[in-house]
Amino acid sequence: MTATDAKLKKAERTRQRILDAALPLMLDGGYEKMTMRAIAKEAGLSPGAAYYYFETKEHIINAFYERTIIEHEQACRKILDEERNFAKRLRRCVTAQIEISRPYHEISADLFRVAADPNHPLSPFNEASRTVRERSMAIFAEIYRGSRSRVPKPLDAYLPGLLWLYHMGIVLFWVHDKTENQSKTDRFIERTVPLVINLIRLAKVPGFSRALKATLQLLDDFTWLKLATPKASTDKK
Amino acid sequence: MTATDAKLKKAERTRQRILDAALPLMLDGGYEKMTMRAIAKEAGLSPGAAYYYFETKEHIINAFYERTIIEHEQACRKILDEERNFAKRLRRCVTAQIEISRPYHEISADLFRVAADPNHPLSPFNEASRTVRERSMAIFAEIYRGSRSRVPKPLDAYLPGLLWLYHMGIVLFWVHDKTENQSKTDRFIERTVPLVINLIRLAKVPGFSRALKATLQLLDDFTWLKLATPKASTDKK
DNA sequence: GTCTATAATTCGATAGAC
DNA sequence: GTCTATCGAATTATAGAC
Repeated sequence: MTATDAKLKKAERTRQRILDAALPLMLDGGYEKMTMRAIAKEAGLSPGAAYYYFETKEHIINAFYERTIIEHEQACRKILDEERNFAKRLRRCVTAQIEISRPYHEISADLFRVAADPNHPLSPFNEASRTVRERSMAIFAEIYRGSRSRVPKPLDAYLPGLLWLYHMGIVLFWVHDKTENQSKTDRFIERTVPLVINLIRLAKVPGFSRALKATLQLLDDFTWLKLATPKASTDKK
Repeated sequence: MTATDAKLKKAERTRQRILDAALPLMLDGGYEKMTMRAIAKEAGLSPGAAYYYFETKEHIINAFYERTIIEHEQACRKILDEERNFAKRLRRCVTAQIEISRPYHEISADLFRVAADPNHPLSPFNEASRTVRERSMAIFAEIYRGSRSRVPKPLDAYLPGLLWLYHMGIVLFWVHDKTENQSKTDRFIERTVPLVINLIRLAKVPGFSRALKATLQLLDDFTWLKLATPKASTDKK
């Protein structure tokens, strides 16, 4: 291990320490209570040092978000390994995200606020966050590809993006869900998954192929909806 | 005119002066540059006094938003007076909102950010902003009611909310539209209005009535989507 | 060069005098 | 209603330690 490696390791540990210090503060009193001063104090360093690791307070929020993406990815890998039915894969993966996020529901509005600003470098619809977004979108591509279902050719290419969008809709609903333990969201998923399945079935009816193409054409305006075609595997594991 | 009235008038003038001072600052350098200090200086009063008129900086943003709602209302009144065709009414009213907002496109992200926080008192989906929201939603009720078109009974009650939601979708698209003069949004409207019309037609097909009802049932979870039934006219003009 | 701490700046918001 | 302090918190600048 080189000296640089050792330092990276230490830096990464410090980074995690900051995040670990920040989360309880956030859960306690929300975004306002989670001050950089308090975080730094809790993590045992100075505010200035904390800024060395996170450009702004919002970058800390973003790190929380990335953590849940990774957790979701792992949860989905398990699900997709043992389930082949498309509807069930979809329902369980969407539910998994909600389960993972449940402890953070109270603070989700703050996470969401950052996401909503289209000019914000940390917005999930932004070019800058492409990597994270595609990682999440890839899960939804896999939900379909690994299932037994097949959709008409023109829809095929758009499906991952559309499923991801559906998933974002669920999250949006969940963020707004003020019911005890967000029980409405669970019901919402139960009801909308069959709806999605039916819509896909509808796409197979030959009479709708014209309308389908017109609709899909609209989606071309959303660049962030397209999953970059995976290059030949030059990436390392 | 009583003394109180005179004071109200003066207070209102001061309020407007603050807003008029704030907007150029905002257009110039965005939300950050528009500091309460700068606004106050420009409007010729102290920061403390400015806070007398606007609880927070975000309340100033909200006032901008309300201004455009009122402008949109007036624009739509004209349109709805001279046009009876449903599709055209819809397209022109939706377009009107975009036209009115065009000068503010650069700062729209900041307006939107406030809207996105579900716990924020100023969010358009919040109970607190019901009045403003319903005012806007009432326009969409009128687009339908004053037209020659009629939809199946179950859909009828939900249509205003759904049209308003469609309108919010357009705005969302527009906020994200980085093209010159937001030309993509114009195209988006041209393409989606027929889509909406077709969806409504689809709702009339007897075979879909079951699916329609299941879909509409979902909407009951969105309390903000319902337009309060207008009370007997106790409100004054 | 890679971190960390301290000091200075800026800005939103508030308290209390007039 | 309006002003004059001030506070507290996010950043930023800078200088120094490893």
